[in-house]
Amino acid sequence: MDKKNVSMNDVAVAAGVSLKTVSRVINEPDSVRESTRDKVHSAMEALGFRANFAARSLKLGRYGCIGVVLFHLSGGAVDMIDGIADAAEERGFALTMIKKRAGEKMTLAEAARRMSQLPVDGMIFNLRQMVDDFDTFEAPKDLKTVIITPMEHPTCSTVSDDQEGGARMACEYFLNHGHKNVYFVSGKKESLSSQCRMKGWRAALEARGIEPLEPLQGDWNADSGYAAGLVLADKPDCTAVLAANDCMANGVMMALRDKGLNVPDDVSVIGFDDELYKTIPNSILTSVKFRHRELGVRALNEVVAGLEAPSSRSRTLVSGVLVERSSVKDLRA
Amino acid sequence: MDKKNVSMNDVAVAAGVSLKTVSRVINEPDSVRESTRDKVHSAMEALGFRANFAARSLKLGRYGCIGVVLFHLSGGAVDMIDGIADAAEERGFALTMIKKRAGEKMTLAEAARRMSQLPVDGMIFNLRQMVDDFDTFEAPKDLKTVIITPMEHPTCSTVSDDQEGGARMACEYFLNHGHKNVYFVSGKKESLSSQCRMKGWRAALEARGIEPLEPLQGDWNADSGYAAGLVLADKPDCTAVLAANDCMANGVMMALRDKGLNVPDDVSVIGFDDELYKTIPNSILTSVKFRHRELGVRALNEVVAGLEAPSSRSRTLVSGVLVERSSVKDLRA
DNA sequence: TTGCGAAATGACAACGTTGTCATTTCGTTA
DNA sequence: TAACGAAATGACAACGTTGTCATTTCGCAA
Repeated sequence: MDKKNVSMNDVAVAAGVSLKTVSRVINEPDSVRESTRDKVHSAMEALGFRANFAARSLKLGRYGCIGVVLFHLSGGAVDMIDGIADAAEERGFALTMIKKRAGEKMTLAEAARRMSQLPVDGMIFNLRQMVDDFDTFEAPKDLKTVIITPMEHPTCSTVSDDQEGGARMACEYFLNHGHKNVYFVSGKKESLSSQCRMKGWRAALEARGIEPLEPLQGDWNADSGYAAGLVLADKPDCTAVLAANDCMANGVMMALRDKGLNVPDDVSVIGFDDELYKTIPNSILTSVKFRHRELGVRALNEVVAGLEAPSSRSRTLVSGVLVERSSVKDLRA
Repeated sequence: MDKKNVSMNDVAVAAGVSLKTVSRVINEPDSVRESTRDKVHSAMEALGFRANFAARSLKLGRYGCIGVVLFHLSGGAVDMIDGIADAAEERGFALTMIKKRAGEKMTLAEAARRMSQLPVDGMIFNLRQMVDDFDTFEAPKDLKTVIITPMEHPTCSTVSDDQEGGARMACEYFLNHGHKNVYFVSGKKESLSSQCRMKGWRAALEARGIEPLEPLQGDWNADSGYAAGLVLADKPDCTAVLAANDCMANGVMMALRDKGLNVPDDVSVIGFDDELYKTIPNSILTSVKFRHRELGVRALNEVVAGLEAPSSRSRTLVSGVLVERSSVKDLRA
């Protein structure tokens, strides 16, 4: 009664054929006569045979799995994982996942070493904060490695939202609508997204010879945006505010309203991520939206491409989109 | 120059010891003399040896991986995955993940078959909508299976938030504060969470002999909550609204405000998920919060436990918490 | 030095597949 | 019917580990 796992050999015996024929039924069905194939199939059915992953990969020298290392699990990460998983599914790969534990410190090298003991043909690192060995890290030569991060890496391929470009886009949108300068409310200091968005904001202004105003420090949540909004409401020169995410943008707007100012008539606001409409009815907030899903898809495709034809380092930027609503006033009229 | 992968045999030769000794250095270091161990370690270092997962698992008959099938990837899923991943990490397991593609229809049986060809010792299904073969599905006997779902399953262990209990809790909270009846705004029809929350709401009322009022249909987003709020604002008997999530609750509150009604003075509101504070400054919304992370942890632990000591079916409910703010008025005064 | 038990090491098979190459069977034509 | 080439099948080794059991080496006491 205590059956061990059913092997191809068991199936072969039951079907009255050789081991190799069973193997063929699985891998190259056309090369075996239909009658034989049927016998084998029934035997497999009857015994409940399922191919052994370990033996198969050992022989083939590959796993059909892509490793994913999550250094950080944030909101946008869901969509990214979704993209990775869908793209993997489509190309016949499964995902092998490990995650940095909260509090624990994990370097790229550690992650790579851990991964290389697992069933993976290539790997993706999701890295949204700086890590100690970023610049010195070298990926194992036999494991195509792609890093999802806004930073450029000396040897590995990277994929990223074009956060900087998105911020620039939003900023130029303000300027093109006649605003003379733009205030910026940042996210958490250690977040690379926040840093990049700030960089893009600054770059867009400087490109037009405008001296950027002192940025306000936020922490992604609405309350910090509200605090910033209270400060901004008192600045007579404040006509445009770029907040590093929609929650803070909403905080800013609420503060302005509470101070008797109207958006967009008195002050214009743009946020990031375009998610306010989920929470606020009839949301008017114009927002820069990134295609996180696409990000995941690109990362996975890059890994798989590197598997088939060992490729050199590449850098992929996925552009953002400005979702226009009515929170920006045109001052040129 | 074209080195193949380094095997334990290569290391053995380089270190001048036997294959088995290298194996021992890895698996039972104490059983080998220190001097030998050092030789082997240097050889491993020099050659860049990394143990072959396939061969190892083939021999051991286990993988050290838990499969995760994502049928649906929603907001709360991030935290749940986070919990699963952390718990896995802690117990020395990695995760193998596959995902139902959008549009594709996947049954439990298909998912199980797919998983059983992958490197997994057990598996977790994340199932938040009904699936065709739910009741008839039987898990492979050699693969401990846990389903994360509010439904009870005839043969598999399940883990779930106590959504029904959470809704009951919120409802009773209203009643205990002197409200005579409670309106309900539901989420998407096909969502099991929404169904369970509605069930709990109804149960709590009926338990007190109160005839539940006709529920309002929403779709999780704020706009649908707003629409519901407009309707509710016209009902003179409406003193308490339970919305199936915070976004809709916010929509309801905004509609009430736009109709000149005050929360909580005129109408009290409770939501679910406790996430409004991220988006709304100084949020006053009382909300039922579920511990999604804990959910993941429990699911993983259940699987691992079933690995070590094949256990029978179990049902785990993770209770919710009512996060009290000021959106509920006490009518008893 | 010799002998002894314990500790350390090694030789070899086995895990369940797939690749290589040899063998058998089939369908066709002479 | 015989002969032939193509199609179908089979025998066996190999992938890189770990378990079993035999062998060698070591430390210590006689």
